Amino acid sequence: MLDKAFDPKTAEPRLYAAWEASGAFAPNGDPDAPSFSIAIPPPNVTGALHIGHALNNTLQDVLTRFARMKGDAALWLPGTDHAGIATQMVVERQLASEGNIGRRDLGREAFVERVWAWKDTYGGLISSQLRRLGASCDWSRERFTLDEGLSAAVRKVFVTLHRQKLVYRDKRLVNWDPHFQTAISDLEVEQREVDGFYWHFAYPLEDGTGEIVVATTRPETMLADTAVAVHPRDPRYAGLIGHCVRLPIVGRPIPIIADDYADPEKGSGAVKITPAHDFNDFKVGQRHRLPMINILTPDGRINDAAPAEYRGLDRVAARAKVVSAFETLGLLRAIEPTRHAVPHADRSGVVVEPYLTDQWWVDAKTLAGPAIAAVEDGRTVFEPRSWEKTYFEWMRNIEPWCVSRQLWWGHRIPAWYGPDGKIFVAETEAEAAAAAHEHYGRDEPLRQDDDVLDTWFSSALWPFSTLGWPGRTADLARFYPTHTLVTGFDIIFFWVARMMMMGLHFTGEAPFRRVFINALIRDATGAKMSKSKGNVMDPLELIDAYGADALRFTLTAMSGQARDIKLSTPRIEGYRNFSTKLWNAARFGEMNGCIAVPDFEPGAVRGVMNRWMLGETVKAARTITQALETCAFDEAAAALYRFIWNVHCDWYLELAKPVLAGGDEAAKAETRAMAAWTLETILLLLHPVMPFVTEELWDKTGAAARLGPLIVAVWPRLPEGWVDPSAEAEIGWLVGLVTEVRQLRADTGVPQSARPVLTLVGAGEATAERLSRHGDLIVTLARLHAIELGEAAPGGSALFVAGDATGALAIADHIDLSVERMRLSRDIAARGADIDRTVRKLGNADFVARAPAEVVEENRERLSEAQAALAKLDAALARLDALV
RNA sequence: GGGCGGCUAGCUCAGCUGGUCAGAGCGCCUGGUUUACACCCAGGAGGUCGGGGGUUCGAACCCCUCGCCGCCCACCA
Repeated sequence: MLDKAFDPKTAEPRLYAAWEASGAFAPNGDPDAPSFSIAIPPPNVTGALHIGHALNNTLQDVLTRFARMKGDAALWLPGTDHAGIATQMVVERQLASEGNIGRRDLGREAFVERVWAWKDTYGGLISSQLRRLGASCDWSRERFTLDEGLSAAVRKVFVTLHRQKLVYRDKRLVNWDPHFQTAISDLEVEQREVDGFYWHFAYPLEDGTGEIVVATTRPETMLADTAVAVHPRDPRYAGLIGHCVRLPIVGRPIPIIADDYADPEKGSGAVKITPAHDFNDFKVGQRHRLPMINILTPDGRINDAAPAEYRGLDRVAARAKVVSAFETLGLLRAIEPTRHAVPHADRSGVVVEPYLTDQWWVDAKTLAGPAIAAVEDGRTVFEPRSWEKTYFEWMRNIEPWCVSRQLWWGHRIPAWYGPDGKIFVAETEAEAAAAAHEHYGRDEPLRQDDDVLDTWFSSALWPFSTLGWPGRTADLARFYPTHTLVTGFDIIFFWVARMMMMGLHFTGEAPFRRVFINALIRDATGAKMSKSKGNVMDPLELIDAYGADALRFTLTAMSGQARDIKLSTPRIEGYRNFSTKLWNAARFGEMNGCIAVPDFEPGAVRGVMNRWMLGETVKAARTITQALETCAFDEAAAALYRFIWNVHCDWYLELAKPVLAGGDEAAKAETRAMAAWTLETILLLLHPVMPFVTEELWDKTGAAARLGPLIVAVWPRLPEGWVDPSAEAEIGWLVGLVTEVRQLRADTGVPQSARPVLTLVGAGEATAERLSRHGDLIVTLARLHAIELGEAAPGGSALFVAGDATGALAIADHIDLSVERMRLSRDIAARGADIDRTVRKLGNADFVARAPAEVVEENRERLSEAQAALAKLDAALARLDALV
């Protein structure tokens, strides 16, 4: 006997352990099976499972389990990302909390060892949390971006790209994070709106004949100004081009140059040019061959290129000092408050400085071409499609990708420098040494580049590096390209685009056929979840409270939303109730001897209600299958919910009760077998979304003993021929009649305990026949005393429309006539309005002429039905009036 | 400045290619000890589908326009 309810707390760990031990997570060994693979978006090793992971991984698991059941060789390959800055940050913080030894004091080697130790201790957390969610990943293939195989892939890619001149070293302006003292890519820069000022400074002309006013939000950069630019056709400055101003404080003469970059509409029309500390100015500087003066140290202080009194000052202090110097000099012309965007580093949160350094760059423009083409011609499809536009927009305007980071935790760049600075890029130190020997004609000491690669560099290789590339492994042949990538829109640029570029470049094939972009989860009020706001929903707490199945179903059901999911606990609770409902349906089956019959032929059932249920099951399976195939997760969830609760529980089991309690042994046996078959089919269909409760019921109802575990059971493929329209019509009639009676009872206030007689007046032969088959059922479901056919409505009954007949419910003893009159009047009014609308429509010559014939016909039928119904209602009202 | 979403019952959202599409869940109200389930059962109220205009025989659905809300990219004169 099943317990009163499913207990996720004890069952889930047990079931998961059994799955994992069974080896079911590994792709099946059938060489003819189509392959289906998903590479997990590798969470940071530092990470803990948050609600976004829960959504993302639930959907991947749904797809994987669905594919596995369909018989595909399904592989969901898990792993984690070393997450350069994030991890280094965590360990540095740990060091600080333990006793102030900075990473620099520790030294590179010891520090990296510390990080590995940290990873070994805490890095497995996210994997165990994914298990709690029910993720059916093939843990035997778990990878880490810094493991040996993936590191080899990274070196191979870097060296190859370098040889192809798609990776190069260049001195350019980069986004510099003064906190971590590393370059970061454009994508790691986040614009934040900040209150600030435009300071308007006067720069005196060198010949003393006047001044030019320029404005800036970053006064300290003036120390590095090397020109003032004006527009070539700006009449105000026409005579000054080629002259010089004397840069205040510094005392350096700098030229007034003509450049289109200066916008006459903005400010004074003259703009200070600081090529070493501004991206736009850098370009101007290159055009005019201006000196590039760097005035900052790596940690954001003023360096020795500035006047003595500024050296060593923090950039904030330097700003204040520059402003006050201008004031003292009488050259501060205005202070204008403004609110403007300032670039911040997304990890450290400090203001980013454009900074002139040597870095390694990837020629993204060249790599982007094929990646754009692959989406254009549909080799890779985004779902929803609208994201393709975002992808194209970025890819078509892509800038060189700065891939070097001045960090220690990551893939060290495989480049070695000779004594003269000559660079040798090679996969190993030995190869670099050999190349150096050849170059110098003798052995020379080499020094490896200190920098590591951007974390996303290794992530970009993930779909193929995890399968063994550059080896030509069996996994690579079988599972690459992967089938679907499930990820958030926030990393389309960071990750998806780069995987497309690298995948195409190195394997010739796009790394995935489909990219499903899932929404972002917000709290119930629509706010972004963040620790500081305290509105974070912890998926593990939700699993503790409601079970993993409930959380998974909720996330699946809500995943159709384009951008945001507002998650709230009542919704999760509702789906927990749903799983309990299913559990109880199984319990009902168990109590009534609904045991699966081994060679049961669903197509051969005779009972009308069983044939109806068979058709409903076919339709539900069709809808769910199609939805899962097209990533319409919300539709799949809705179809499951409706089918299980509103069809199976509300109607089928209710219809089955009298049969199961009755005396007809043949009908009873068939219904038992059918109920068992239906439940098994439900478990199959629901399993991808709610794996735990379904697996448990599969086992408890004996299906597992017959067919093996549900996780590898065969997905239902049900013939459309099993849909029986006549059974559909008949049960539809029954359901309609029962519902009518229930509504009428409730409307007129007939007590639940009352058992009135229902008479069907004017019923046709077909109806009479149906009644003979289902009369007892209707009596039970509608809580009647009896149901009979009659020529005329008995006195004291309330009348309603019942298909071709008029229903007469004998309730005079129970009801208030005025209530009944109101009910009839309301129904008459509603029918009348409907008839008016339809008459008007059919009276419109254009409609009849232009609308498709079937639509016109539909409306004609609708009209005649409504008119017949109205006539009955009118008669009922007249009769009621006569009664009074 | 460029682009993308959203605005449908009190709340959260479905409504796919224009013709029973005005829906679901939650909440609310009424009534229920029907032997699977109160994490339940039966029923109900509630919306001029953001405003305006247009196309069409017909528009929540297409076009234009306005208004809010949110996001992405660019912008440090």
